Amino acid sequence: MRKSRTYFIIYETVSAIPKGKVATYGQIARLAGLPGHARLVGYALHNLPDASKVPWHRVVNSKGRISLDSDPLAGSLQRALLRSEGIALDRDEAVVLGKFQWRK
DNA sequence: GCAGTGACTAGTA
DNA sequence: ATACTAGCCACTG
Repeated sequence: MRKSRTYFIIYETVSAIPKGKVATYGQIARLAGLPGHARLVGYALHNLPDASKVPWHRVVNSKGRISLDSDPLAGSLQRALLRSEGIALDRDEAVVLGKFQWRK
């Protein structure tokens, strides 16, 4: 069922994000050993099956938001999940990266 | 094997 | 502050 090794690596990295923290796509790509492949991270998560236990909601873009124009449902879901983990969102519904961004 | 696509990013206007 | 552009390269058809 592994479609590709790259996806697997990305999933592993996303799963490593501590609870209550978030990371950017570029950061995930870098930690996964794929520097500069931020888009691949997004692509991998787009293909992520619902059954997966990967905390995709902890992954946000550089603005602290997800672009999810093609799936606004997931956007609202993400907000609920982040809130349930104690992550604060500003009035623009963006994650406060300065405070919750994961730091290795 | 080639062409289109993209949950991105950083730069420019 | 927002809007648009180019660069990036693995994945899909």
